[in-house]
Amino acid sequence: MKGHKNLSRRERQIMDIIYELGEASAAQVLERLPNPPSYSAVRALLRILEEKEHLSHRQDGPRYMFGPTVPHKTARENAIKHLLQTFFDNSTEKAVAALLDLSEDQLSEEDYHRLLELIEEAQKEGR
Amino acid sequence: MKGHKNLSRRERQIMDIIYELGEASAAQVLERLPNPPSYSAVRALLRILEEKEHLSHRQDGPRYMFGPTVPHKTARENAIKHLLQTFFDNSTEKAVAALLDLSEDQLSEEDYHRLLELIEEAQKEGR
DNA sequence: TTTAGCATGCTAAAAAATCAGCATGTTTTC
DNA sequence: GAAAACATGCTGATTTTTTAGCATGCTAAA
Repeated sequence: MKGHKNLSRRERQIMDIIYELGEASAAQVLERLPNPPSYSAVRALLRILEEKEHLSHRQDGPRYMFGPTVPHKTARENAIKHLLQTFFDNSTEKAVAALLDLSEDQLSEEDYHRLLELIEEAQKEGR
Repeated sequence: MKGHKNLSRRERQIMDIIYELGEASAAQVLERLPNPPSYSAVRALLRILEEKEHLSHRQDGPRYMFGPTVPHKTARENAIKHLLQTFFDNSTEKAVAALLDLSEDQLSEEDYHRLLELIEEAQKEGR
C-alpha cells in the first residue's frame, strides 16, 4: 500500500520538492510548486501527507519543517528501480548509457576518471 | 504544460505501463494495474489520455493498441532529468554510483567490461 | 504591552478524477 | 448464419483531490 505509486498529483509534486530539498517549510514548498495554489492548500496537503505517514515534521522556531519518513537512500533506490523497470528494461547498462549521453557536455576529464574508478571498484567488490 | 508532472495517479500508472511495454491494449493495461478497476474505467482513462495527447492508438485487428505520443527516447531523457534533480542533486556520478550499488549482484565480469568501454567512448566523444 | 506579521488547525465548498453500466458493432467459433 | 466473446463509444454518478477561508496562537518589533 506504500510507495510513491499511490500519491495524487499534488502529493507527488510536494514529495519531489521535499526529497530535493531534504526538508522544507510550507512556504518553501509553495514557492516551488507549479501553478501554485494558496498557502492554505499547501498546508492542508502537508497535513494529509503526514497522516499518510509519508512526511513528518519537526518544530524549527516558529514553523514546521517537513521531511520524508522514508530514508533518502531508500527512496532513491525505489525511484531508480522504478525508472529501470519503466524505461530501461531493467538493464543497468542501458541506463548508464542514457545517463552518459544526457550529461556528456557537462562532464570534465576528471569526472570521467572518477566514473571509471567507480566501476572498477564495484567490480572488485562484486567478486 | 506538458510532461508527466500534470498526470493524475491513474494516468501516471497507465503511462508507466505503456512505456514499459512500448504499446498496449486496454486489456493489457488492466492486467497490470494495481487495484485494478473495471475494464470500462481503463478505457475511459485511455480515452482521456488520448484527448490530452499523451497517447495515440492504432487499430490492431479488432482492438486498439495505445502508444505514447512522445518518443520513447525523449520520455526517457525527461525521466532521467527528473530523477537526477530530485534525488541526485543533478550529479551524474552520484546516480551512476547508486545504479551500480543497486545492481551489483547481478552484474557479470563482462557487464563491467562493457560499462568501462561505454565510459571510455563517451569520454572520447566529449573532446 | 500593543500591534503587525506569520504560523497553525480545522472546515466546508469547488473541481477533478475515477469508476461502472448500457447500447452497439465486429470478429470468431460452432 | 447464429451465438458467444470481445471490442468500442458514450454518459452520469460517486469518490477523491484540491482548494480557500476563518479562528486562533505565538514571535518579534515598535
